[in-house]
Amino acid sequence: MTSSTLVPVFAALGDETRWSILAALGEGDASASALSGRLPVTRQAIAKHLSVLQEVGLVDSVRVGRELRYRVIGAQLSETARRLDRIGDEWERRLAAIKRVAEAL
Amino acid sequence: MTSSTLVPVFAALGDETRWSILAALGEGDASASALSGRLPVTRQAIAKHLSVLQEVGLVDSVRVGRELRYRVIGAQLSETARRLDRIGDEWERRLAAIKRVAEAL
DNA sequence: GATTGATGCAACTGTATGGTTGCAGCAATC
DNA sequence: GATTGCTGCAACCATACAGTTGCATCAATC
Repeated sequence: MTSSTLVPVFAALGDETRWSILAALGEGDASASALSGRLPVTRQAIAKHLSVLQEVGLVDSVRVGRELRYRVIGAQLSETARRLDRIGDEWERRLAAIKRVAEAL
Repeated sequence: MTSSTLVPVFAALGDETRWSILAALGEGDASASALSGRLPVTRQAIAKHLSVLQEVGLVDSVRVGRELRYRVIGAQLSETARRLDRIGDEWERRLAAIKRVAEAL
């Protein structure tokens, strides 16, 4: 799980509307229709966003009667943060090494 | 510093080509022209990517003679990771609280 | 000063995508 | 069984954007 490639996750997180959806879901699980009452976009637009969020594992859905209720998966955010942090460290290390070599000349 | 809003940073990180540019820069600082020799895209395309990377503070540039040399700022990645991690924690906490409330019913 | 190799700017193309409207389908309730 | 309200699908529009080509510019070198 959470084995999704990193880049699509970032792409999903690179949209303001998607963040407001995530924020709204942070208040509690909700369906696309419910969300459309709180956000200034159509239910269908929200549904599309939810599907991309779900594809990258940032969101989860459960059928409750005739409605599809979505919920944020906070763990995926944490996982992404961890991976990004490792990459940042890696870069710092490499750049420090390069700097040392450069200064040794 | 590194006070850039989060979303544009994610948008910048949500592109494969940009990651390959970052990866190439990880091998050492380089100019757009130099990078175009190693990547399957035009110098101009790379220049555009570098400008968006620079706008969100992921990359830095120094003029060296007649060339503009770019360098990765690993710290910005780490900072982004930290902020994302905090958000993830926040969500986990809130969701846990909601779950407790729901189970108490 | 001419040449060379780098950047900068502008216009253009194709495609992805955020957003919309409209309608069909389907489950729950009355 | 009719109504109500939510989901799902499809077509469509506008804009953003990754990428290209072409040309101007400008600094370093010969």
